[in-house]
Amino acid sequence: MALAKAAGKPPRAVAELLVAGLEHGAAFSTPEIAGPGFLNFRFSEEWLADRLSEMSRDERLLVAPVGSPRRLVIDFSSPNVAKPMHVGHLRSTILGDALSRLFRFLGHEVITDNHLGDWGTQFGMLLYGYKNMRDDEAFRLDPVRELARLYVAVRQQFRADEDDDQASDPVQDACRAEVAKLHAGDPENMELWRSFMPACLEEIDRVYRRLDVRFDHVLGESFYQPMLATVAAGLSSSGIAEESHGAQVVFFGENEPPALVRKRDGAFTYATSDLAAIAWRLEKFNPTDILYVVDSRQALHFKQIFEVARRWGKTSARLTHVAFGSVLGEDRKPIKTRDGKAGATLEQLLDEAVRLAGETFDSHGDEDDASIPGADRAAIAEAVGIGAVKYADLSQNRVSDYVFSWDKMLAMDGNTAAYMQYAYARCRSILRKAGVSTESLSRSVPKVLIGQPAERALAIHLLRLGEALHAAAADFRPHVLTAYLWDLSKAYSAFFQSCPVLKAPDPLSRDSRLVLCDLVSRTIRTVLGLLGIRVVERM
RNA sequence: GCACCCGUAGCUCAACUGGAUAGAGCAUUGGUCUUCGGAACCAACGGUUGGGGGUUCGAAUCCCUCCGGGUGUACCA
Repeated sequence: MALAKAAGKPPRAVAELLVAGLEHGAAFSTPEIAGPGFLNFRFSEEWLADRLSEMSRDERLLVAPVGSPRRLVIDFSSPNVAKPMHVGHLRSTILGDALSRLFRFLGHEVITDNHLGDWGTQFGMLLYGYKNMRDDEAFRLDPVRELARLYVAVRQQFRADEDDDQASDPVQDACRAEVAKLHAGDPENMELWRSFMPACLEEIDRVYRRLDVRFDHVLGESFYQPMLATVAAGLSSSGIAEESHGAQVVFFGENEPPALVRKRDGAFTYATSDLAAIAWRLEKFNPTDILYVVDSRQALHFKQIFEVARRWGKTSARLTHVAFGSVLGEDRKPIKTRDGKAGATLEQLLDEAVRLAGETFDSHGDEDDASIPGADRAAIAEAVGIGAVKYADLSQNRVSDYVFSWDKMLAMDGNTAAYMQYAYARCRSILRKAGVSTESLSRSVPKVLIGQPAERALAIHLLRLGEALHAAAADFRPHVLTAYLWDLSKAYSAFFQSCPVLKAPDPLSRDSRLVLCDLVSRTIRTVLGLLGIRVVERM
């Protein structure tokens, strides 16, 4: 129909010409013209069967690595390490990790970098709190906990109305002064900063291990700090930045607010350190792309620094802000953690998810097999609980706000991780009982037969894996993958319902259906794996 | 004020970026049921895609304009 526009002919007439001129082999029957000019092809059973045999032998499930790999730096998670991680860090971490896995699988080169907030105002609060309110014994026993307490305690001493930016706040001023001293290289504050860091890093690492998230680099703001003066000087000497009201700023269009490179008090801003990071990454990695998996409230910031980078001549990589919506509470209001009363840390949240998954397992789980030891039960609860948290987030279009809901997240019905994991476990159970494995099947793949409609629907869906992966990667949208999984598992359920495998009418269709089960299980495991979610053999 | 994002079934969300009769899950109602794993399956109900104009073979999608929500907006990061 797009052709019709160019050719200036009615779509159906173009379709008829196409059909008449089309040579087709054994892959599909003569296409039918439908509706305003659609062409409907019908794959032949033989062709589908051949593709599935091929897929069965292929470790990559017929998804070829891309011909021209890109090199992507993916900047995600980036928590402020001065306080424990909370739900707000979840989306960036989970989305960024899933995108990293996806691009790697497609054959791209991926460099993950966690741009920690380890040099900002919040450290001023820790320094101030440590100097004025610390509990030495508590700090010795559990430095992370004590630092977290200090953060909240300092925060509570700030004036209530932060909208009133005219009035100066003595505590806030003191915190700023501590940061300024740190940035100026004050020995005492530098030493304290160094002593805080190991505990802060250990704290976030524990969460990353549990989430199964890894970074190639962890280069926080402090890493770029020595480069900032040079960056700022360069921007001024090239005329990109100018002085205004005592600060160094970059101006944009009439209606656009300026970007601050250097504040009136001489301190640099995060725009400066982000620019330093761009320059450094271009030089160090020479990437084709830099992705910033950061929530949409930063949209203006990224628009500005991307524009500055362009003027600055840093144009060798495509810079993309992969934005996502805020995490909202069940009251549909943003979850606030600044006041410290938000309570749940990310770790407590994960504990709760795992606990609830364990409860469900105990009441619904594989009871005819009481031989599953406690350690395995714990591992299952962990995989299902963490998977539920990740999947709930990833299955939603990233641009919309995300309503955090225990009920939705841990529901074991519908489009959830547990449902996929369950479909996987069912496949595996059948294969186990049949005494076959992926290895034995792919050594000599039994002939695949596509007789039943449910088999046909399942076959077609399996063969669309590559399409789903590329669609998800093209727009950085993992929810395309969850949608694919959901459709696949529904097709599998229909197949499972109408096509007995172990009790198949004859050995040939039994073997064929075992191949389908194996392919479904491998596809689910692969795609869940790309989302950072584990499968379990039983649940 | 200005800028960006969003508005789709009662609720939470999709719709392959302009294609066929706008689809799923919850919820509700009815059914399947001696489980190759019931954490299952099948079906029904539910819509003027916020309103109104426009562009064309064709619009949830693109343009204009209202209405309603969210976010950001010079010294936090």
